[in-house]
Amino acid sequence: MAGRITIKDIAIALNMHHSTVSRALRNDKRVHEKTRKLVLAYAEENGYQVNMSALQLRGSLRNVIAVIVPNINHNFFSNIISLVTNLAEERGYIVSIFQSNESTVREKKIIDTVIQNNVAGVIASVAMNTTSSDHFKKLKNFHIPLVLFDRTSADIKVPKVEVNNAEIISNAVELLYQKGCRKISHISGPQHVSVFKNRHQGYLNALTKLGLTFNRSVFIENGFTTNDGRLAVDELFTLENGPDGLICDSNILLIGILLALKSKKINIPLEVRIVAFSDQPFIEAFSPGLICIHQPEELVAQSSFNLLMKSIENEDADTNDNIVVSANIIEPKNNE
Amino acid sequence: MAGRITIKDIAIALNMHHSTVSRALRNDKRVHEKTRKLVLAYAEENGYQVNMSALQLRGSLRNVIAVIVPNINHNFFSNIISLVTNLAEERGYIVSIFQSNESTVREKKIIDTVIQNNVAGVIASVAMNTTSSDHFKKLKNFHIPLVLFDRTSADIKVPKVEVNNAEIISNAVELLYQKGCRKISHISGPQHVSVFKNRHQGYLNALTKLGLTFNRSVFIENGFTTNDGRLAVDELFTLENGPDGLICDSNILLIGILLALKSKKINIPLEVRIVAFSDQPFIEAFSPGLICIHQPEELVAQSSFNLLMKSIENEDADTNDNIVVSANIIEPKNNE
DNA sequence: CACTATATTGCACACGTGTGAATTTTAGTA
DNA sequence: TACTAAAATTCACACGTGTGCAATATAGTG
Repeated sequence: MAGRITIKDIAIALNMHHSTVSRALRNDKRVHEKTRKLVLAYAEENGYQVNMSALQLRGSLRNVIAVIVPNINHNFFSNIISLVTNLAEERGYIVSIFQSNESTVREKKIIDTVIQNNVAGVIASVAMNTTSSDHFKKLKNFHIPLVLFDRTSADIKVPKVEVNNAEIISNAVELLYQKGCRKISHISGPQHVSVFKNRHQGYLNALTKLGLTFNRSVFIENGFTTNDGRLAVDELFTLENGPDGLICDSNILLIGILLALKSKKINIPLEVRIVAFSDQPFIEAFSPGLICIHQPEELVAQSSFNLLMKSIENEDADTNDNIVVSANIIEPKNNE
Repeated sequence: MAGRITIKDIAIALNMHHSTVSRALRNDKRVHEKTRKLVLAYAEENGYQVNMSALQLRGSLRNVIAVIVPNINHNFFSNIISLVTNLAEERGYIVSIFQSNESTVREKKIIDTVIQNNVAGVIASVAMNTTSSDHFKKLKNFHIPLVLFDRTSADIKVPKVEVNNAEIISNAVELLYQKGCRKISHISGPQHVSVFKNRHQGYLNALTKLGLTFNRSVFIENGFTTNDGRLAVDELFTLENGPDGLICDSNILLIGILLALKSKKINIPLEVRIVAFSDQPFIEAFSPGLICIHQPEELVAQSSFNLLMKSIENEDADTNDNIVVSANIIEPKNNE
């Protein structure tokens, strides 16, 4: 009734050895049907629950998957965590989440923690701060499989899942061009971060292809805020010839941008067309004239999880797996 | 280099007993300064990491806090998880998250899992499906402290953190009244769920107080969808006298509601004023004329965590702690 | 040197579980 | 009944760690 009941307790109560109890609970054929039922009944009756710590210590089981993200409080990441959690639970895994808060120091501590807790595997998206991935390499020494998604790192050989960032931004620029834009700006993040680097590369590629020379960009360096969005608009639109097309990599910035444009009375999409990411349900539905890039979160989650399972089941699995999933562009339906 | 190094490995390498190594690592005064440094150096050199499973098995440590929510993919909950995770990490705890997906069956399985994993404590918000809280009571048998937040349960005595739902909705109704609304509707959820019940009670209280008789409500029963929002509008506005005030408990429904009103060309706020919850950054910023209720997520997270810590540190802590945090109403600044 | 006090280390066990090997019990056959 | 094969159970140990207690080494004192 009170406290935790163990197989030893059951053994004593039923006057048998705990190893018999253990086998009975695991449905080993070597235990008599009668005693098996006896044990199961007693266990059920007294609410026996196996002690995972003991199992893990014995090495017979590792049932925790760690997910490390820069910030849970971000729709893209929370969606992925939600999806991964469901997949993991189906397979009997528990998900422990960790947020680096974009800090490498924190990321290192997290790595130590997951090693100490002997997790079965790690799915991670790296912090903006992070430039070296040495701490991630540590996991290999402890035979803990790692899969990187979204924000990956070039200098570590592990399975990765990425969005076709360069391509989709390139397509977005072309779409803006088709709609008449000739002065297209890109508001992005730190260029040492894979995601932002690739997107900007796609942006530049498209400009070259289209023969455009207007290529004003703003790179926000530390932690995106709404106000950064406002400042970016100030920077881009004070000049006599502001952009007529704008691609924004962050939705937090976007809020500031939209507010700033509103107060400057710059019309969307007549005076400037905007491309944003649709990781918030409201954007698609209500921002009139906004062109949205939808990232396939389900695919990212599913692929990351599958790759991790593959690595867990076979330690020598191909570490060069690099899955690229395709985003797609959603044009506004309503008032155009 | 390869695999996991244990204190026994260190002991053998340094030709001493593993208990000495153990003490050295824990800075026990009973070990010679020289050997202590020797051990620490070797441990550092070879990347020793303590095995938490062993610690947990010994009973000397429990470092995992479980957070159970209906759905991570929901700003209110992901915000709280994010906040709780930060608080927990500061105190050396790991957070494992579980989502019931609004299913009691799943919730029961989750409870078993957290018991098996011998977590230090549980912070939970109950699934919509759930009517009996027997499975939560199970935790008590295993001396695992539980704190409920937001969606609580009346028939279990544990510390709880709730938002002043009745009061804030009552205030919202009064505000609508002041602004001229006389036909106010409430779109809510299942009435066996504490949150929705309290909100509706607050709604009814205000109507009574104000002497209003128009009290048309819609209760969405299972899993809110955008389309449910559309249907609710159809139901409320087909009649010749539709509401001139609308309080909506769910932002997923809200999307459908706003879209439906738009297609019906019903103007907000001229023809109908809407009160929503501001758990998405975009709502406050861009839905013109929307009155927003802001829930103090930081306070909910902080209070829940504090109550859990209190219960962990003192098993006989007051289980009647019932913290009620106050939401506040944000009126639109712009076009009114 | 001898004796005691103290500092340092080693020993043995416990936590809960699972498993190979040894042992006991049961069933089967002559 | 006596012997053998098979079935069922027990034994002993391992996983990694920490801790009370015993054992040893060192230092201090006369």
